[in-house]
Amino acid sequence: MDSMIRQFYEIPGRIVTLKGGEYLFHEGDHAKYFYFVRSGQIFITKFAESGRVLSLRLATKGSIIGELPLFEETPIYIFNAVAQSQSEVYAIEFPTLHSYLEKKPALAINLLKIIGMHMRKQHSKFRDLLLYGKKGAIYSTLIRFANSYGREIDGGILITVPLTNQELANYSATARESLNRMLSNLRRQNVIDMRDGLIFIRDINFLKREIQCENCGREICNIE
Amino acid sequence: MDSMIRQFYEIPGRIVTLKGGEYLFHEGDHAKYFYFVRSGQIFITKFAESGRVLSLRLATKGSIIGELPLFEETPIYIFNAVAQSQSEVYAIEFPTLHSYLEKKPALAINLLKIIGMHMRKQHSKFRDLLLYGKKGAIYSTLIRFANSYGREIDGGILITVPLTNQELANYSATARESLNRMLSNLRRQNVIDMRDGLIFIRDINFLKREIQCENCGREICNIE
DNA sequence: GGGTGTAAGTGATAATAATCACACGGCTAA
DNA sequence: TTAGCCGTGTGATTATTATCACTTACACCC
Repeated sequence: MDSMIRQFYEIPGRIVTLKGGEYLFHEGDHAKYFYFVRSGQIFITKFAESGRVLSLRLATKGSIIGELPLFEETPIYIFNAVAQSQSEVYAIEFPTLHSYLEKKPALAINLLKIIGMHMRKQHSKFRDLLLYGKKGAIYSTLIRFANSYGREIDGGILITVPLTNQELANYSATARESLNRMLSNLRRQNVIDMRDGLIFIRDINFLKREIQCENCGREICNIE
Repeated sequence: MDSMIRQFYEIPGRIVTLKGGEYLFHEGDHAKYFYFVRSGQIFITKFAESGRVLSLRLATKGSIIGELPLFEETPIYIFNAVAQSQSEVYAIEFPTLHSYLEKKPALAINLLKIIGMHMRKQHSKFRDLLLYGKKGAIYSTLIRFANSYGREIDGGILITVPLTNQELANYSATARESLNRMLSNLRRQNVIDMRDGLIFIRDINFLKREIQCENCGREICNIE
């Protein structure tokens, strides 16, 4: 994936630095830039009127952000992008990107590949959620975080991103309490464990079995 | 959207005719062709081990089909495509499409626009489903069918595609009985009605209000 | 050390949705 | 004409998930 991004560096743009908690943009903002992440992590979220928050991605190095309004007549961001930790993104103005896409078919094809990949991620998430309820949503979220931010140690996988119960619940559109109970159960079953506030997955295959994981590969089954 | 498709006609391909109920491809098949629909309607579905069926789209004139495996190393269709009624599609081999995309940036950009649109549709569906449960799923499905296949008559909207309860349930990943009860309630509240086996929506704004519809427009909020 | 704030954990209850079981009506083919 | 099939409709029950109301744990600050 990283090789796909390299091409975007040839396009004039500027580097933006964000502190943890700082917003890159809010949903509803007029959209002017296409971004990709150089370092750090960026939460992609959506607010619901009720005050609930839906988390969609946690973008990391090599991820693109803000591509959806690219071809809209009145481009508006439909999500929020907020830095989880100190982050750096590369910002390219839409008109600049347009002109490069028109000149360089290879670039357009690259973008097609990336967006196609996103589409597949989205579909696989959709499936997990619709066919296996909240259990599907939560287990799938854990597996995706493990694929994106997991470090293999002691025969298990440590998710190296600190996540509160509420944050995890937002990724699976679940009530915090429900998520908490699910995690407690998994802990009781020795499937997961906590290590210094991080989630340690002992038996990822248990999670995969339960949601009839199609083993679609880390390129698809991730949270980026 | 139709104007976006016109360009694909310049690419060599062949016309495939399907009878109602005939499969264009099955999930798991080796993928060789990119298609777009010339006439008729094509169901896009996915099977679950349990025997459940998840319906994703009902493609119609101008819709593209089978674009997801386009850039995969070992292209496999991940959905089924089955004709709802007599249909005609235009089939372009992947390598042919690749070479045209490389030569014609405008074509690549067009495809980007179309796939970007699909992504937005998918996101809006996701939102409806995750934030408003089965009610969200069902009302959203009705609104999308109305936008794609609705004919305005008598101050309401007639969905011109015949759909069984089971088929509708598949679009919202709901049990047939649950869907049936929801429709019965809507009928009791005079929101919908049946006319010769077709669904007639009297008060689409009721449905929109209930799921806090963001009025994203027919380009996004449809089932194609 | 005590106060404050935030996150985790949990019981009780309510709301939502699935499942099971079966009745009914319309259509069709023998 | 009748049996069989398919889709619809509905009651009863169970399973799943959200909500409310609290307690506990822990970090941080003055």
